[in-house]
Amino acid sequence: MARNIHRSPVMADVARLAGVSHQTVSRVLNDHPNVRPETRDRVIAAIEGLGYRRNSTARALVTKQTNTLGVVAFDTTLYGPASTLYGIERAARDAGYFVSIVSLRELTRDDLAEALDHLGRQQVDGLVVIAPQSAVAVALSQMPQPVPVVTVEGDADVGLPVVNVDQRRGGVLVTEHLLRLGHRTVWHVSGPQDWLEAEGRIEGWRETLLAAGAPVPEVLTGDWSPRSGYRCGQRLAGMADLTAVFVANDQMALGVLRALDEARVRVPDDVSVVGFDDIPESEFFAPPLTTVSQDFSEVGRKAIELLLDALAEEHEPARPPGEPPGGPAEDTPPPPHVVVQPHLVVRRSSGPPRAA
Amino acid sequence: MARNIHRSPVMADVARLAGVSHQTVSRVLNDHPNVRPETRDRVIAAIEGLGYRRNSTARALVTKQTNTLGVVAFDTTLYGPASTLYGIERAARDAGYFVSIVSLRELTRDDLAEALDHLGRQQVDGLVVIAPQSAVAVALSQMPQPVPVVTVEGDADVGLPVVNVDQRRGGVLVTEHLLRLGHRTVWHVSGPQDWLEAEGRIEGWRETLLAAGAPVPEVLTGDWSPRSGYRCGQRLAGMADLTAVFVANDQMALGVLRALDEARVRVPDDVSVVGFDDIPESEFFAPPLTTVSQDFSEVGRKAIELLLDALAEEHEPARPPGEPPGGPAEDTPPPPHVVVQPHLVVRRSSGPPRAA
DNA sequence: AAAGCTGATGTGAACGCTAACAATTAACGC
DNA sequence: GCGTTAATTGTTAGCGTTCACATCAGCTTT
Repeated sequence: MARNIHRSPVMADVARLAGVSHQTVSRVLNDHPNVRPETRDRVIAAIEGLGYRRNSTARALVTKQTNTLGVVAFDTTLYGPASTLYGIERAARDAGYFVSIVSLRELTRDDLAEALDHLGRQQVDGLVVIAPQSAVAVALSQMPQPVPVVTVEGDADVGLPVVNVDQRRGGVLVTEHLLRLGHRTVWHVSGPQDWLEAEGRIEGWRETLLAAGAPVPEVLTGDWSPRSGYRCGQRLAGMADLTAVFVANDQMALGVLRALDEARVRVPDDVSVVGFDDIPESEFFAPPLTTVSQDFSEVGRKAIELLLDALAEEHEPARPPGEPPGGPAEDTPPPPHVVVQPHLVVRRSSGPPRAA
Repeated sequence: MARNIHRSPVMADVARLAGVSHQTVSRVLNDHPNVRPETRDRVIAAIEGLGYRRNSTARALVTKQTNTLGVVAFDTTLYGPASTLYGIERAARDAGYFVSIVSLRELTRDDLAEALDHLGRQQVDGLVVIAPQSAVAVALSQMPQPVPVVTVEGDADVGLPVVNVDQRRGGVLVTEHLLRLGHRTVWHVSGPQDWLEAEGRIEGWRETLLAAGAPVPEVLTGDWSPRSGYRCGQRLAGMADLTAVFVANDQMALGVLRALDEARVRVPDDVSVVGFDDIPESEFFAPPLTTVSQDFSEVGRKAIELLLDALAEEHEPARPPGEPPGGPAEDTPPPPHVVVQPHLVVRRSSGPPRAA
């Protein structure tokens, strides 16, 4: 009686069919040299005949590599994180890795610790953490890291490899654009101040104003949501000398546009509005939004690139021979920091001030 | 010399420290009964003392369960899929599962096959496939399924468990809303016709019009993007008798609003516009958009619920005793089909027609 | 022609865990 | 008091790979 009819084939089955040992099958599978072509063909035929697929669990047990990368993300319903995640997933899969994801409910130390614990249980080979708050990056750096970690939009000063978009530069681009159009100064609706992205955009904006000798207005702070933008917009609508606003993301910019519209302030005739992110919708706002475009997929790709580098380094330590391990403190190179440049997309929401 | 200083502890280490056998450690870890409380405490102390963590790979090898669920998604940069994914991830993690994700580049049979192959290699215990096109659902149903599968937004007639939002009902809600406001008929900008969601919304819309004896205008077809909505909006702006439009998603609705605005058609005074999805932005469109809200997280949760049920069933087949396995064709229950109800969110983009 | 090498293959152990069974002890009933 | 049973623990054997090493032919080398 063939009672094993439903058991999926293992290496030994393939070996038997091909008339070789299981080890030879393993050699074929792992592209070892020193297998006679004829034997190789026979093994491959047996593999295909049986529909054999290597058991990755058993393999992981002995190689101690799961071929899985963990990704810790936050609020993946937003366009930016979602795009970054997509870029990461794609690059990782192209490199032959599985991607295990954990979305943080909240950007807290506990949630982060839980996420790392979860992925740790799964024995991921490496980790990408989207850490947009300085506190998160710091917390991360203080946790034990049994595997290589790359952060995205994280804090470069925290001692971990980082990939991020040059937020400061984005702020500069926007502010210069508006000043060049003839505006005396530019107001700013920022994201939450503990977010690194918000901070960078503020910096770029402030520096540019200062460099131009323009007055630096008080910063209005939102929380990235359209609603918070709307509230800030209502406050802005009451300002007499307002001619230009830089809003830290497109969603809030939408809220600002709405508030200005309700207050009968015309954009761009009365006030210029510039956003940040270039979400697919922003081209169709009323009016189409001038904004800053970030290549999120590129960020994801770079993050995986860095992680794979770290993984490779882990396996060939490349320690200079004769150097006793753990000996004199070699000057280890600083962790890599990849910066992706954003660019300005000019649309109709920005123009010269009315009474120039 | 302690040469193993960096080797992470295994069960045997814990056993040695606690003065028991490794099997007893295993029993403690798996909450087996019949372990003396005192022994249990000693083991737990040893585990904590050593910082021991069970090796999930070794465990998976023997239990043949990876505790990982695979998710196949498409275009996760969109709000809907991203939210669904989030719901899935959250529910799966709460249930103690890891989540491995694959985003399809394209909605093709080949891409799907590759994704399933990828996840198959990883030996996932179960699969959630977001299959918004009928063709995808069909292709999926024809592929070998070594593990339980649940589809989301898939085709209920294809023989696989499904969780979806009642799109038809959504179309009905919108159309009834507009007719009740006094519109003679309602135009429709649909999604791509091979998408099940697009189809369901069209159906609900058409049925409602027919039931009310209202004329059924030609359907304009978009591709979910704001740009396609804009193009359709331009065409609509030229229609003389237009008073109401149902747009199949909020992004396209934004495009329609933009086109109407450019054509000096006022919303809702001249034309009412209703969307679908209730993305966070839609409340701040000009004007705020009446739309249909779908509980994507609920969809994700339900999908995992179904999958876990299937997984549990797999292990306790619950076959009536005396019934020979593979014997007479028992009338297997139809695959479960969970439907989540959407609801209408009325905002300012819809109102009574001008010349009522 | 003996020794040495190289290429091709096989054998046994190990990875760290759980399942099945065996063994030991304590408790119980008549 | 002794078999019977239940509770607790240990022993052994895998799970399906890869790694380290052994083997064995067929060549070269001197």
